[in-house]
Amino acid sequence: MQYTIKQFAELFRTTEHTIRYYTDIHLLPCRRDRANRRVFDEESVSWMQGITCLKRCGASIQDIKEYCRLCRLEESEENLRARYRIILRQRDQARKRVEEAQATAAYMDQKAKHYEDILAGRIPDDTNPGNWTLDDLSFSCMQREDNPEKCGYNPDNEKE
Amino acid sequence: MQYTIKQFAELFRTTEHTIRYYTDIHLLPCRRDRANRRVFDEESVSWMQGITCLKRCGASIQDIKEYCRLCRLEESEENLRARYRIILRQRDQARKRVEEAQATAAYMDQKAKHYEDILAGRIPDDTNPGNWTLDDLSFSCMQREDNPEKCGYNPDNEKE
DNA sequence: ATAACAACTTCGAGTCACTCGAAGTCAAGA
DNA sequence: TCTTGACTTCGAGTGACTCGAAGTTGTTAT
Repeated sequence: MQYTIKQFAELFRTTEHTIRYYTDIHLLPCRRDRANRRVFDEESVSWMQGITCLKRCGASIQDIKEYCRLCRLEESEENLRARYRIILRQRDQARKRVEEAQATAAYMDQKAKHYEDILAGRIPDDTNPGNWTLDDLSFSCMQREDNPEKCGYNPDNEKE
Repeated sequence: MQYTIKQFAELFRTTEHTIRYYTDIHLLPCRRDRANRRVFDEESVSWMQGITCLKRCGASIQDIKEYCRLCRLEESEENLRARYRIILRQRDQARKRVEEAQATAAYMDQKAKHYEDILAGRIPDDTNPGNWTLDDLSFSCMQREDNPEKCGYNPDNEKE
């Protein structure tokens, strides 16, 4: 299976611009045809999957380039250990992201429930951790104590 | 409990620069003391938690500002429904992030196992989905077909 | 009284990873 | 022949910070 740049970009729900950028910075290797057009195949797909995965772990492009560089070198034990270390580090990042995302989703669930309660006319449960003060702040409470004119937040003052 | 900007920044593991930025763009409200210094309290903490949570959902600063704007307006039913819609949308984003992070972590686990197998001298399992071609590519395979000189990836050519 | 400190201000530049558009070239297919 | 689609280079823009510097002001410690 061969892909044009357009097809390949679509496959990864990104733009031709981005794919060109990746090939230009030698993140994603690609062959060219006689007309100098980029040609992508199943191998490119694997590379792109790897890149995407590392990105989702939170790796920077520099990190990924470093990993790719090691992959291109001879497969010494030291090299393999270095790659393994990178993978472990990124895996830990990924795990942290799972936890963070779960906590965030839970928080948002509570928050949604809070609104459902209000909209249904039920008294919202104040022990509900989704009950951010955010909702209940009119900002007026931000204007007490020292120098009320100058200090408080005044929505009418807003620029832009 | 009152916080100086320094303490507040530390509490959220960020910098004074960022906190000033947030207050300047009216994302995070704050009072000032007689000496015009920013003063943060438990309410600020709640706001910041809300902001952080929405950020983790993937909301842009504009999205968050819009939500904050609605929170400052009168609490009509339409307003509450608008806020609720925002929360639902962000909750769905958060859920997507959980799934994505889980898939990524699983992938990285496989990947780590792959390296453990190689390093332990076991033959790596090729059906292992963590077995990206990434590892096994020497890039030489990128040089066949049409115009091998010009087209293939050549590590020695690398700039920088 | 003076020095040190911590916060403030404004300014402007830098970063990362794209993202976009434009202008012009080139080769293949209908 | 002409349209299409890919190519190139260029340069600017975006979002959300991030950093440093220079200069000011107000509060504390000695």
